[in-house]
Order: sequence, then C-alpha cells, then structure tokens
Amino acid sequence: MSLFQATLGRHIDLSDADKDLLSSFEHQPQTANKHQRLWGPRMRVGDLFILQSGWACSIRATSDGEQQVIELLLPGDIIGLREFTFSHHITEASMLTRGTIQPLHHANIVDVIAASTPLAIALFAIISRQEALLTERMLMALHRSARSRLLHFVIETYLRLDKVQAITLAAFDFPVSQRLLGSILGLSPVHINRILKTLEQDEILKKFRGHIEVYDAQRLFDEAQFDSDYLGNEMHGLKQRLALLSPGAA
Amino acid sequence: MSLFQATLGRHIDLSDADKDLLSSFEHQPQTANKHQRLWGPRMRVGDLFILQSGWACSIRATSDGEQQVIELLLPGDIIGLREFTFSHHITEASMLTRGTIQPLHHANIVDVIAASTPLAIALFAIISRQEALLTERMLMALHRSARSRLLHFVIETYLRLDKVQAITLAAFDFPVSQRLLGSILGLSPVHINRILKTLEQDEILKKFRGHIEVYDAQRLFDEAQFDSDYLGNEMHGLKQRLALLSPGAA
DNA sequence: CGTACCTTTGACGGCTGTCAAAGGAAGTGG
DNA sequence: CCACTTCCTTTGACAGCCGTCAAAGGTACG
Repeated sequence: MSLFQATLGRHIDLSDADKDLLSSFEHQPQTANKHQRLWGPRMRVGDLFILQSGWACSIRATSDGEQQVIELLLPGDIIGLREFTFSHHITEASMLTRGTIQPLHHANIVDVIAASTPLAIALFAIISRQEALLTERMLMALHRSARSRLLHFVIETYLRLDKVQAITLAAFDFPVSQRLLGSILGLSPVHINRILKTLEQDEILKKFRGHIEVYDAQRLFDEAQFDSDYLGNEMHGLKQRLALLSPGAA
Repeated sequence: MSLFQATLGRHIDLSDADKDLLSSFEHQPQTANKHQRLWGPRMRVGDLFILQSGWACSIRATSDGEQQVIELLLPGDIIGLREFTFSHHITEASMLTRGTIQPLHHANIVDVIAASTPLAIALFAIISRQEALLTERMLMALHRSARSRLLHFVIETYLRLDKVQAITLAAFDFPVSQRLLGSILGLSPVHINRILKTLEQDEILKKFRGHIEVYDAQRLFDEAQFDSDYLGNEMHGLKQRLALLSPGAA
C-alpha cells in the first residue's frame, strides 16, 4: 500500500474498490528536483501533486517583500488540496528537497468524491487537519515567544514525520535552513540564529545543516507547551455513519 | 431560497434535488441569545449549526490566559464545519449577538456528501475559503502593523457582510467590542483603543458601540493594502467536470 | 577557484504588551 | 425609578522582544 493510501486510511477504512481507485492515480511517479517549482501565483489551477518522497512547501510573497511559507508538505501529503476549488493559485509551490511526486488533475478529485463517499470524507478529514495545523500556527504566532514557537514547530514536524515513518527524536532529518525557518515562523533569520544559539547553549537541541539532534526532550516539550490534540486522527461518529451508508459495498 | 442555499450556490449551480435536500435540513430555526454557548472544548462533536442571522465565533483559550478568536461567523456560515471530522471539539463556539441558528447533526453532512457530488464540492469550496481566510489572517499577523491589520479586518468583514446582504461602507453594523477586536487580531485591548483613537483623528473611520462609520474609504484601502483574491468564489474548471458527471441529474 | 548562499555577531530602535487607575455605559434587581 | 454591579473605554508610564542594518566568516556548488 502506498504512502498516499496510508495517509487517507489513517482516517477511514478503505474498501478494496477505494484502493483500486486510488491506485489508478498513482501510475508513474516523477522525480522532482530541489527548488523545482510546481506552480506560481495567478496560474490556473491544474494538477495537484501527491508527494511521495521529499519535502515541499507553498509560499506567498508578502507586501513587505518577504516570503511567508504557508504550509510545509511532507511525504504522503497532497500538494495543493487547499486550492483545488479555486480557479487560480494565490500561492507558489515548490520542492524544498529532491523527491518524487505524482501529478493528479484537480478535476479528478471530483471523480474521487463522486465515486466514493468514504474517500470524500477522508479528503475532508485531511483538509480539516491542515486547517487545524494552520490554526495552531496562528495561535503560536500571536501568543508565544519566538523561542517557544520554534520549539513548537520542531515538535510538530517531528510528530508529522513520525506518523509517516517511525523516526527518532534524538536525531532526525530536517532539511530547513535558518532563513527558511524564518519564512515559516514569520521571524527574521537573524533572530532565528540567536534562538538556535541559546537552544544549543541550554543543551536542548542543535540544528545542523540537514538534521536536528535533540538533547533534552523533556525541556523541549515543557518549553513548547505542546498539546497534540490538533493532530489527532479519530473520527468515531462518522465511521459509524459511513458503515450504515454502504453495508455491502465492496 | 434561504441564506444557506445562497451560500452554497455561490460556488456551484444547485439542482432542484440539491435544493430539496438542503431544505429538509432547514426546518425550525432556533433563536439563540447573545453569549449563548453552542459547545465547549473537549465536548463530543454532535450538532453543527447553520447561522441564519446574527454573529458568532469560535474561540480557543491560549496558554497565556487570553482568548483567541479563531473564526468569525456571519449569517449563511456553517458553525463547526471545520471540526465535523473530529471526534471532539478543541474550540468553544458561542453567539456574539442574538440570532437564529439551525442545528444539523454532523453525520448528516456525510449524507449530503453521499447524496450529491455538487454539494460535496460546494462544501469543499466553503472549507477551502475558510482556510484561505485563516491564511490571510496569519499573513497579516506576521507581516503587518497592528494598525494595518485592524483596517484589513474591517474591510474583510465589510466584504463578507456585503456578499450576504448589500450594505454600505459609510456605516454598517459591527457589534464587536474593543476587547473582542483584540481577541480576534491577537492584540491587547489597550493597543486596539490607541489605534482606534488615531484612526478617528486621521478621519479614516470611527468605531461606535454597535457599528462602524468609514469617512475615507480610499485611505482605508490604501493603508490596509487589501487584496481580495482570497475571497473569490470562482471555480471554472470544476463546474465543467460536475456538468459532465450528471448531464441528466434532476 | 570563484561565486552565491548560509551562518554568525553587534549596535540600535520601535512597536506593542503590561500595569494601573478612573470614568462611562448598560443591564439587573429592588 | 434608583442603586448596584459589571463590562467597556480611555490614558499614561515603562519595559522588552524582535526587526533592521551592517559586516565578516563559513560552506557548498559549478
């Protein structure tokens, strides 16, 4: 089963028909280079991309001449799901690392929704969780210090990665420059650097070029005041309703 | 046609069957009092509410003891759509003014999605636009001054209201206290007050208890650097695909 | 081997939060 | 109709987090 199916299956139980339908969209994954641009602002919405390996992001240019990262996309995510009902892109999307992607025309999402209610609900679950991620980031931006925000983001990213493929907190891949960290958190690169410096001095963690090493997980979580409620996958009530809808569906 | 149908119909063309289906959910609207609480954090997700008149919001308590408004809900909006795939609420939802609401069990959303692909797409369009609203607010929070953010929010709210029912920018209802404005924008009430003072001195606008009067729309838009792209409703490509799906659907 | 990007460090300034206190407006109960 | 309470608005003084500017060293890549 592919990463993408696993992502959808995290929220609902996939029937064999659902799996077949999804497989038909995952034919020949393409290799995407680092910094490869998938679309830009004002471009017509066409293909979305299932990210099968590597990291990507969507970006907006801000009025003050900076770049703001809107969402960080990890393996298993759908790049552009949040914009598939728009006629034109507002964001730019590009790869942060080399990776593999699977194009999927936005109209095909309509086909998926028409073909399978469970898959439609799973897509709602995914988009709702993206929104929850965004909400949490806004909360952090408005009510937390830069240091706490950075720690929060490290934990969030670790947990998202760990869900896709088990990794260790003591040392995990993190191909994000200080400048990019600033674009994600809305902080200046200079300040990011100062924070990382103190985190290293305090023996909490150290960010290297391509990875992070965590020395003191306890203090990491304490200072980040991380509450993982918003990352949950459970959907009790709706699963029952879905079962009722198609008791004999293959 | 109800406000709710108009909201959905902004994105797609509703068939008669779609309208009938929606009507079956809009039986007996209830009156909701000011400050009435619709749900609280950690409560099981059950009913959503179609807001037919009045203003509402969803709120999160932050770790620093403040309240952060997550979303402002206006007539025609669905309260809780963003959480219908979760098993438990994270937010609290409550009325900001007296109004009328129509309960709708979250499992019924599944029925709607199963019954009509166009309605399912319309729901995706709505949730995607909520996410776009949130994204824009985060962008403002990270890259704009408090004054510009406040002006941006005034324009955004005016445009959202105007879409539901034509109003005039020179004077429109705005039942939001300075304290609440702070909770929405993530600013202290004290600072909100100072900004409103200068806006009044600069003869741009004045906020009264229950409404806003705009004196200088030009400067309002200039200072807010408002770009309305993210509020758009168009969905060209997908409408064509929907038409293909059910050429003869009633 | 050169060029571009990333990281590091210091000095300085401003936007916005906190604390405190007082007056005004609205709703409540007698 | 009045007394009381509660919330909202207003204002001043002060402090701190974080951005900006500038410059230099380090690292990767062609």
